[in-house]
Amino acid sequence: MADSDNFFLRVYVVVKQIPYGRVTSYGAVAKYLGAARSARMVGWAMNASHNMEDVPAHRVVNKQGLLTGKHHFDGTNLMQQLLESEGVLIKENQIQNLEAYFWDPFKELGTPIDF
DNA sequence: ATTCTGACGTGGG
DNA sequence: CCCCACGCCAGAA
Repeated sequence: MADSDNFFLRVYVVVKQIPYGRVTSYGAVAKYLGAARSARMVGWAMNASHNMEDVPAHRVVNKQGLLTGKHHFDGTNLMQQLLESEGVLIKENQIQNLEAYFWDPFKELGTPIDF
């Protein structure tokens, strides 16, 4: 396994920590991992996380609260359905009152992840 | 090897 | 409000 896999694993670990009914952004995760400028890689990691059911990719959205990755899920609005079923209000592919649901790794975890 | 794209974010005009 | 450019890095053609 290459080091890059480690990065992916780190993403998974963080995303797995997202509680039910909460969401976070790619940038926030990337920043927590020390790769603030590699938010795209987080999305890439999500792509690879498709095999892992433990990774709630639907709880990761962009900083606007926009469900940019909904198209990558099964069907067209599965991502939105999953979030709404968790009590997240969504309109026009965008999470409403994002701040209320936002889960910041730094604030919520506040500590490095045990690896 | 080169080029382009992408589930992003920030900054500038 | 809109559009553009840059950084970042992995993968596909």
